[in-house]
Parts: sequence; structure tokens; C-alpha cells
Amino acid sequence: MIDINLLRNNIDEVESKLSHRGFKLDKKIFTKFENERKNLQIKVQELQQSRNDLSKKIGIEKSKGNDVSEYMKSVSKTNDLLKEQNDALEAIQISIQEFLLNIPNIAHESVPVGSSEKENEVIKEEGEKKEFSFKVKDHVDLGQKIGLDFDLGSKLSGARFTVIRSNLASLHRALGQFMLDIQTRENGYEECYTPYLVNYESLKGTGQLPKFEEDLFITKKGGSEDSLYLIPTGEVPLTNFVRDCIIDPKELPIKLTALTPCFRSEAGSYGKDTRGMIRQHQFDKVELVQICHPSKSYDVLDEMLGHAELILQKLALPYRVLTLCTGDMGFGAAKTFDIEVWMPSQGCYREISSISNCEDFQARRLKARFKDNDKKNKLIHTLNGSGIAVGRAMVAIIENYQLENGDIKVPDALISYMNGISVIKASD
RNA sequence: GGAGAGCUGGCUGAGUGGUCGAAAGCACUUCCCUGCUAAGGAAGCAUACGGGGUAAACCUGUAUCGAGGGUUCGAAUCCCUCGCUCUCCGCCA
Repeated sequence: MIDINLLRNNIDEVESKLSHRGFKLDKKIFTKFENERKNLQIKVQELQQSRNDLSKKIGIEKSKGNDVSEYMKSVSKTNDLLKEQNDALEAIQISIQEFLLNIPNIAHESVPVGSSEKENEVIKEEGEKKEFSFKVKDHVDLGQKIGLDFDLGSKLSGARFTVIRSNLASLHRALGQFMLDIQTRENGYEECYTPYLVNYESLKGTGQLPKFEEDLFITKKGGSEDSLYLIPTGEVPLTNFVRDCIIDPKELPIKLTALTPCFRSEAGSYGKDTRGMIRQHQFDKVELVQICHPSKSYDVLDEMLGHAELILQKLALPYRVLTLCTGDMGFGAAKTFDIEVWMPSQGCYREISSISNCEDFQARRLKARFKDNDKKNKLIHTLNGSGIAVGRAMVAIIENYQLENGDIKVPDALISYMNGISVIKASD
């Protein structure tokens, strides 16, 4: 949520900045809401004041044994008027709140302006792309021989679900453990285990709700109206740790990580990446979250990029880093780096990690603050990133580590996690 | 699943219809005193959102005692619904 005061004071500037990300700000309606709100609020508060004064007087006079019927008459008139005005005020406040909740974050000034992924800026390319002396296969062809079963996933659950078996399942597990170990032991994050089902408030806090409900899976308790949502990313539970908290600045930065499954309905992506396990309804990811002082968040963003890159470096996978342009960023982000890994079969890079600084956008929704030196409560900044997506990392390994006979070499960094297995054999 | 107890400010905890945003203690901040330490004294000390003020200081209002609704001129206090916590029993990975 952006600061309402920005809209009150600099609405034209906000409008122009939001237009860079393809968001049309309805200035007229906001101004109308605000004027109404102001008038109503003043009226309501005046009425409340006079009711409070009168009620107090009634108490005092009554205790003296005086007649209070005149006061009673007057206060009941006030109350009728108050009820009417107050209802109107509540309605307008809800409208304003809804309006605010649907506005995306404002991009940081360093973010390139653009309308689509084409305008994203490549910052760097790292790692060496292997030269293959044979015709490379994609992970679908390779995977089917070593335990990647799309048909079975489809039978159990439907499209975009996959079963992984045998040594490949071990590799998948090894990847998750490996990443979590790096992030905790080398990069200093606290390992967390969190719920995978979260409530409405949590998703509102990180920005998925109310706007993006169609991207989520919703569950219902048997026989109950209450619903819980499957997390679309570990960012949701981890970032919500600080919801409704006033944090001692000595505790900042808070660095959290968790290996969680992620559930996404992928409602808007029919026909995209239907082959293979690039885009699934369910996938695992090691999430990194930092809660930090506002003055530090851009340093932290760079630092977190390094934390994600480290995984790719240790796995010796070629990758590149992009700064997303204004038009390609997520709803809550002020600035986002994407890491893309090299996929030999497609001859292109595919997203494997995304690291974002949300500045105070989530913190405002979360009411996550810290006590500053001047003793005022100020909003903290939140950052999140993948460190990194497990399923896509596995796909990248299958493709980049393939041998001519269809076997997959296990990256050196993972062998110890694989009980010494160094090759996943297609012939087994 | 059954039975019971509870939810008040950073914490402990009083408050069962009126002048209560809320006693008291702890913690914290500033000041005073005492040559250190310890102890003592004074004041301050919730949050959000408004209005005034060029702005800061400040002045002022409203709301908030788990959440929502109700009764009432007036609710922390009474009623209803929900959430959460704790204890005991049962069940269970």
C-alpha cells in the first residue's frame, strides 16, 4: 500500500510514476472520496464530542439528583444524526481503503522505465555455457527416463502437476537441503518452518490479496465457512512474522529463510510453458526474507542478489541477472532483480530467482514498524527473494549436466547430499 | 471431540454502568540530589486518524481495554457471535 499522504499532496507525481508501470490512477474518484471523507469525519467527530459532553453532564447532574430529561432529549437527537453520518463515513472509508489496496507500489528511481519484459536491463552474465558435442535434449525427454513422470502427476491431480521418482527425487530433495544449508550457514539466515496454509490477513499483508485471488488456491475446513489459502510463496508466512509488530531496531535486520512448497493457480498463463515442469501448480522454493531499516534496504537488495547467485555459482550453472523494468515488476516491488538460468535445450535463459525490495509497501499493510531514535514508530522495509526455486534448478541441472547417453551428472556440490551418487543413470 | 478458565498499555496487574485512556508496580526517558556503585526525589512515558499551526514545537478532537455486533443518554464493565490462549479428559502423526 502506498502512503495516502502521497496521494493527498502529490497526486500528479504519483499518477505519472504509476503510469510507468501501466497503472491508471483514477485521480477524480480519489479526490471525490477524500473530500467526502474529510467533511464527514469532521461532522462525525463534532457530533461525538457533543454526545460525550452531554453524557458526561447527565452523569454529573444525575448524581446530584437533578432532572436530566432535557439533556436526554438533546442527546438522542444528536445520536440519530450521528448514526446517519457515521454510516456514511464508514462506507467512504471502506471505499478509500479498497482504492488504496489496489494501487501497486511506486518504482524506485533507478528502475528502467518500460512496458514489457523486453525493456528489462541485463546487468551481467555469469558462468560458462557448456559446449555439447551432441544434440542436447530438453528436460522432458531426459527426465522421462530418470523418474520425471508427467502422466502420473496428471492422473493424480491434473495438468501442471508432476511426480518425481527414484534418484531424481533424491536430487530434488538434495537441492532443497543444499540451498537451505548455504543460506543458513554461509549467508546467515534463520531457518524457519512455517504453515503452508495462511489466512486472509497474511495474504493481504504481503499484497496478494485482495487483488490477486484468482492466482491462489483456496481451501475450506470441512463443514466450515472459514477458508485458508495455500501459500503461493514462502514470502507470505515469513514476511508476516512481523505483522502488527513494533520491532526493536537492535534486532534489525531480521533474516529469515524457509524451504516451502508454493501453490499457484497460474490462472493467467493458459498455454504458457505447458511442456515440462517449468510452470507448475506446486513447486518447492527456498525463500529469503529480510526485514530491515529503511536506510539499508538497497544495500540489502544487492546483498540478497549475491545470496541467490551463490547457489548458481556453487552449482556451476550459467546465469544472467536483470533489472526488471517498471512494466514487468510485481505489484508490491519497488525494484526487482531477476536471475535467469541457462537452458541449453531452449537456447535461452529462464527465470529461476527474483529478488525484490518492497520498501514500506508491505510494511504499511502489515503495520510492521520499528522504534526510531526519535522514539517514533516508523515503517520497516521488507525484501524477499528466492534462494532459489528448487524445481527449476533441477530442470537446469538435468539440461546442463546431461551426457550423450541420457545420464545426468550430479553437480559436485550435491554429491555429498546424494549419498555419494555422482551420476543419475537413464538405463536404471 | 468433551469440560472448564482466561484475553486490559512494553511487561505485571487493578478496575462489574458515569468525571476511566484506564489505579499501582516494573521497565524506559529527562531532570534533581548523592564524589563512583547502590539508594532517593520530580516529571514524562500507548497507538491510529482528524482539525488548527508556513513548518517543527505545540494546541485540540475522535477512536481504540482480543475481534465484530447489540443494549444504553453513557460500556473495559451488561448481552450475543467469533477468534485466540491455558488446564483437564479423549483421539491422533
